[in-house]
Amino acid sequence: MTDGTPKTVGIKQIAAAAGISIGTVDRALHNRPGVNPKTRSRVLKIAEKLGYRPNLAARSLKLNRRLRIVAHLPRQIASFFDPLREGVREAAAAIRGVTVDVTFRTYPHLGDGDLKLLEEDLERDYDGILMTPGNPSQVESAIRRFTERGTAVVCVASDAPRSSRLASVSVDAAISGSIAAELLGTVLHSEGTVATITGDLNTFDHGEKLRGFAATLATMAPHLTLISTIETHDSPKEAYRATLALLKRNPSPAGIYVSTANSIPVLRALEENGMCGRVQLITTDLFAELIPSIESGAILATLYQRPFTQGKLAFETLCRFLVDGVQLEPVTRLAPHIILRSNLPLFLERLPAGLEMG
Amino acid sequence: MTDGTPKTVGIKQIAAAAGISIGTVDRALHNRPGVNPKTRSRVLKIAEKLGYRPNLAARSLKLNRRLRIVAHLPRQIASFFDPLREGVREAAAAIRGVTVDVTFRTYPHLGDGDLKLLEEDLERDYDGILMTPGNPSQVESAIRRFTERGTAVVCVASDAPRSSRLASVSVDAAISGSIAAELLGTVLHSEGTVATITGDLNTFDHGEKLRGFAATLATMAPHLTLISTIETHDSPKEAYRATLALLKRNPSPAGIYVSTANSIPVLRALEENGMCGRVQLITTDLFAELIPSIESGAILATLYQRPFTQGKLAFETLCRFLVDGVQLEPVTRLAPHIILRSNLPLFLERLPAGLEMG
DNA sequence: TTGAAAGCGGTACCAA
DNA sequence: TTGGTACCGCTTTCAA
Repeated sequence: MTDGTPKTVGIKQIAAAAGISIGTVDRALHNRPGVNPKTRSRVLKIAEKLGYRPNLAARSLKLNRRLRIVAHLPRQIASFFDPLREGVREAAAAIRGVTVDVTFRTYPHLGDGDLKLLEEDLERDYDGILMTPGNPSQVESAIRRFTERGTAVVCVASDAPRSSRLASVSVDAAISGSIAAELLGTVLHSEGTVATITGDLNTFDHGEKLRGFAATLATMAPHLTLISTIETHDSPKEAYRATLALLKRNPSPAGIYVSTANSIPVLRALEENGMCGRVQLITTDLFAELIPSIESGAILATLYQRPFTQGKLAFETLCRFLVDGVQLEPVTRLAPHIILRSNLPLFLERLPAGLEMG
Repeated sequence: MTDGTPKTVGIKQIAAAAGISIGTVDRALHNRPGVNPKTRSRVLKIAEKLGYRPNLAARSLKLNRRLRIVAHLPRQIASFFDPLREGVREAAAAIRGVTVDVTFRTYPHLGDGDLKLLEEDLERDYDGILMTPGNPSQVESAIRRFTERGTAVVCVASDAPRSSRLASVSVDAAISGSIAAELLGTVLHSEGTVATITGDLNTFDHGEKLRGFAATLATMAPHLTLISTIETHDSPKEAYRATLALLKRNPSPAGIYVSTANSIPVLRALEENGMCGRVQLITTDLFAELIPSIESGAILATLYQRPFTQGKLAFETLCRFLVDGVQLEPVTRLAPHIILRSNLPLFLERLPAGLEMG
């Protein structure tokens, strides 16, 4: 029961045990050329026996790697991408033992200026890039050129599945849609109609949500009929008008699923028609203007896409690869949080500044 | 627009700029005694101007800190504490620049053997300890003795709020209860009765869940009446018998909230009475035996307490303090995941081995 | 109050 | 195929 001298084992100890020099030990451990196979296997065995763990601080001091990472993210929608950037920053601050420079590059919208910005940074020789692919087919060639230059690409918030990206982190869109359908199906007991309001069905994410919604509605809520799928192209005005038009055509839908963050105009249109509380509403993401409607019950639930966590995970995945060569899960599909009235308080803390002070 | 030579700034550069030696720079930067105040302020200004960032790899190599951390966790309930340990392991593996030894100490149950084990490790001079406080009042004095010795204590899965622990990570128990009440209130439209089945109301976590449940039921679901609160002390047999007794007293409750992982016997009792699907059931946590009941709809929702994430966060909080002296949020209250049929697939991947292979 | 120098544990280069 | 050694940036000791 005496203490087994948990002394630290380094290449020096291995060298001493093998009666050779540390140079040879290093070569053997790393499969470098020019080592007698017998020596190598002997070294490996001793290292194993002694429980050798390389001192990562020493290694990174010597190698003195300096990782240059750039994050290409849109400015809009700020309530989503600001916390995502925050997550990247926090993960970057927590990194030990490697110096990581993170540069943020911002363009107005998905699909608006992103390609040009990518073009510019192609020359800059970054070690890694985080990006949100807008139009997958256009972005694919850009991604390929980065990876061919040796820049690792991680997609965040949306994916470009057929590209050469190293990994992707996003919320599972199809399941987001499924959850919305299940919730409506569970809450609404009698037959009725439901509608969805989305951005642009060409966007992978939006299409997936609708597919998940429709599929689950069919299986888990056959008493509900999907009557309308409105595309609003992220325009508040369009969303407002479309909602009014919807109510004209169908005076009392039982439920509406808004699958983008563009839900405020929908709420307004419903309110003005006295429909709040009479139609079950499922929205997407969380931002200040949404809070009162959740608290009042006007919104049954909002599906929170956890931008902060997405940013953090994407950065960690990228760094883990660049630093250790470890390739984590290539595809991470986060579960969206279902925010109701009761658990809303837990999510307010991470909202952009000012809110928690009120 | 020329590149601003982003050369690395170290104490050497500062020393050169100030025309002094690196020794003095170090003393100035760290407020060590024996530095001319004028020299110090000059050094600080230069460091600031040059944007000095200490090379953490070099620092930890020199200091050669070896953090010793021990995790005291119960074996039961394995479906919860095994993934929690896994989260600790993963976070430990991701640490760079410091050598961290993690030891796991396991005892049968909360409140069964935990104090004795703590006693033993009090002598061992750990830098930090992760633990799940069972009976808070008993554990408080143990925690105090650890912190007095300079061992940082982080509570995970449950809290000892009045102790001297550095931080705590757990799910928000009161809000878990609230969610259960809100879900039942939303799904059940007509008047009816609901019951809760818990472990032991003396356990902080269990009491909080019930309080949250009752409070939210009163405000958000006044049409539902809480008729019964059963304590099962984590015993399957007791849970089974109590459920049968409940059904005898009240043949058709509208909903039941099981606030611990001890839900399988409840399900069995319900099934044997043909009540599955006729009573809305909310359970806690996720494990293999629960899956079929979620898929079949026998369970409306289960509130997943994210053990893996809890372990990871707790470890990160502890390390961040020990390594950088940074004290993160002292109290982290995680939002439980609401698992329904539709989003269940997303949570199966992290379940203990074997499941994802089927 | 300050300077000079010895390492911490690896990696990589040059010489043998 | 191997040995020897300089060096990464920082902390710390000893000397001035």
